[in-house]
Amino acid sequence: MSDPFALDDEALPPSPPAAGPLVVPADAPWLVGLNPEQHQAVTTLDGPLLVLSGAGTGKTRVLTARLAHLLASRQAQPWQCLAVTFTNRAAREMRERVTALIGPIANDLWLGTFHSLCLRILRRHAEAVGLTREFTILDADDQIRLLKRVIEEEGFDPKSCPPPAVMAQIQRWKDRGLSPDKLPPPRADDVIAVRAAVLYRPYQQRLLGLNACDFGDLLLHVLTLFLTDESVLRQWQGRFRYLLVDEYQDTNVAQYLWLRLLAQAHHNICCVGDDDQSIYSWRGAEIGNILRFEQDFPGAQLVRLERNYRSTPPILAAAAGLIAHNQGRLGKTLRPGRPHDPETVEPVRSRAVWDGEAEARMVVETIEGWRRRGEPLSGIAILVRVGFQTREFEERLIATGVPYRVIGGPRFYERAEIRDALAYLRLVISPSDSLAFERIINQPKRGLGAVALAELAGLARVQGVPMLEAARRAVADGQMKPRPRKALAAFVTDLDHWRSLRDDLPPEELTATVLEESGYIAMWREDKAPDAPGRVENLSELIAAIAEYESVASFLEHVALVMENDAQAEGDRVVVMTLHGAKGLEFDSVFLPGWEEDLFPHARALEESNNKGLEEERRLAYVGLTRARRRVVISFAANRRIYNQWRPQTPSRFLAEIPDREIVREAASGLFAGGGAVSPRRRGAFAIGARVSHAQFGFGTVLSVDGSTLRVAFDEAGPRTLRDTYVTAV
DNA sequence: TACTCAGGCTTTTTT
DNA sequence: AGCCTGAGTA
Repeated sequence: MSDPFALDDEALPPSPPAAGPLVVPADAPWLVGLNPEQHQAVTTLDGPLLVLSGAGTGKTRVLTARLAHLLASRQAQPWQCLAVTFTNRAAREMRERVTALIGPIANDLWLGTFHSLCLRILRRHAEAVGLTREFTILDADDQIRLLKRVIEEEGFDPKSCPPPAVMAQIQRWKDRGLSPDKLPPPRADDVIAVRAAVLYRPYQQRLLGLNACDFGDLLLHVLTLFLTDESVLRQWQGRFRYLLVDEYQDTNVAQYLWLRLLAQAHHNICCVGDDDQSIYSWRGAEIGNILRFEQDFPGAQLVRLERNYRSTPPILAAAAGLIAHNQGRLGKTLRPGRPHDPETVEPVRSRAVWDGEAEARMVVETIEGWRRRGEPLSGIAILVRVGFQTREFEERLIATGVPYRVIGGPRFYERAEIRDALAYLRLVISPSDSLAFERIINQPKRGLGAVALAELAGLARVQGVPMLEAARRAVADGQMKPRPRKALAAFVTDLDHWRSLRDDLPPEELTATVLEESGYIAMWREDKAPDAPGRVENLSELIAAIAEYESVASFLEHVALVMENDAQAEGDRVVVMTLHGAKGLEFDSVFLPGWEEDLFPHARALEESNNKGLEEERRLAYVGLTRARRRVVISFAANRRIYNQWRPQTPSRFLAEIPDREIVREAASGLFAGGGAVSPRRRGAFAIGARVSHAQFGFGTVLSVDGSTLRVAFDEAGPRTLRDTYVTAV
């Protein structure tokens, strides 16, 4: 029987004989060495299954073994299996490992991130949602620019209506599967939401006009399609007989609905996750999805993986002690899955330091000590809460000559020169991409500034055509002033020329040609700025990267989906990255700096109601601790400079939550009264009428107190609303 | 049209 | 402190 839902444009591999399931021998390579729980998770193929997989319990191994088992037992053809991950890295790793187990048949699995799989589906039904097959995907930057334009067109002031905040709101709606027509009326007191509700529909319309969608749309469009066109839904439901979901605790409502719809026909859905590692609620993730699994999928089986093969007993105990402070967990206790030599096991340590600089010095000196003893640097990670913390470590590592790598900094595809180059390519591929047009029309300078652009935009709007087409018509009809018209004419001719080369040149040559002939690369070669040579280099790197792809179009698609930094640290280097970035990774030794109130847990998280934010911060701390195989060094500073302002810091409450017998507290005397076990500073201690001072606004009087938010009448600056941490009592 | 300067705002985490 | 934006000027 061949795949009854085969889509015309996909060649399917030959089908197996219609025989029943094959019996997989007990010594199949993917089954050997599994512990009983892992074995159960791998071989329970039918019906809903939730695998609660703690940190370091062999989750990836189970996932890959399960896929191998599924295919080897002929329960399903590879194209009938949908395996979803959150990161491209996880998808790649899974595919490689399954291929290693059962061979190239794994290539036919539907395996990828939610976004890449949705894109694949959406390409086939683009017309149904008002796009053409060649629609483009906007990145975060383009989204904001487009939204800003919509805000202006709708008559709002971008200052009182900040595009990033509105974008975040729209994104959150998309995360919840809410298209403009499903939007419930927003709360009247939520100013941003009220504005966003007005702007959402025109924003979506502008996207369609550009034949584009944003990241969230990939899911939302497919979801809408499934809900409105039953035949399409049935087609995909029927196709995917087995669903496998990684990091289920991080799914948002839209993803959950999507999975539910797809699982409806066959009910074979296996979700793997760990409620204690849910750290993406700010991105719309719903921890409730995993907590509710057994209700959502009746008859669900549950397997707990609790044997940890990664960390030493003290690290596990410290992590367990910490996470026990969270409410509403599914409950799970990690225990060592292998023996540890008590002689060599090291305790978790915490160290107090004077300030951020001293912290960096302490960390790097410790690293140098290990290095002298011959330990590899590649097993060492510095995991920070927020990006700006990396700077001090970077400086210290440079000063001491310790090789390092910062992961997650400014990303390659987000650099201005790369985005410009990509905009050129986008315009060559899709002439209707007006955002790309606007980005590069005067880059390099062609004498087409704001004035000419505004005129052109007006023409485009009136005629209802993309900017490039408007330019073409303006040239032909002799509109606009002679000078900009000439410049436009040359530009349009160039573009036509490049487009004509599109099918004849390999992608990297086409790219090189465009960047040379447009004068774009020359612009940077002639630039005297100190960073200009680096930019030229980046452009060469881009051209080299494109050589790996079949076409410029497929490269652009890759870039749109792979916004993550997949470059792992190569060579023997210390890794510096955020805690979020570290999820799923492991290291011999882990430094956890900045364990101070308001930094970790972060002040913004503490503003959330019902301890939700705090609990997520605690899970983040848990993730950090459980990255380590053998050593954890936590640190906190007495003073830290934030926004160029020195602030006395208080040790994180999380330090006090790690049981005393699991941690050695190495406090420098005199910095803190209690050497790190100090209880957090009391908040909201300002009384109405109290006098306070602020670094910028000067002196003032407290008008009202709402939790940690104060309303203060400043003597000079007038009334302001701000967080209590920014003022001091006088 | 392009450049310079002042002022405001930022920074939580990212597919 | 730095970055971006908008206003003002060559």
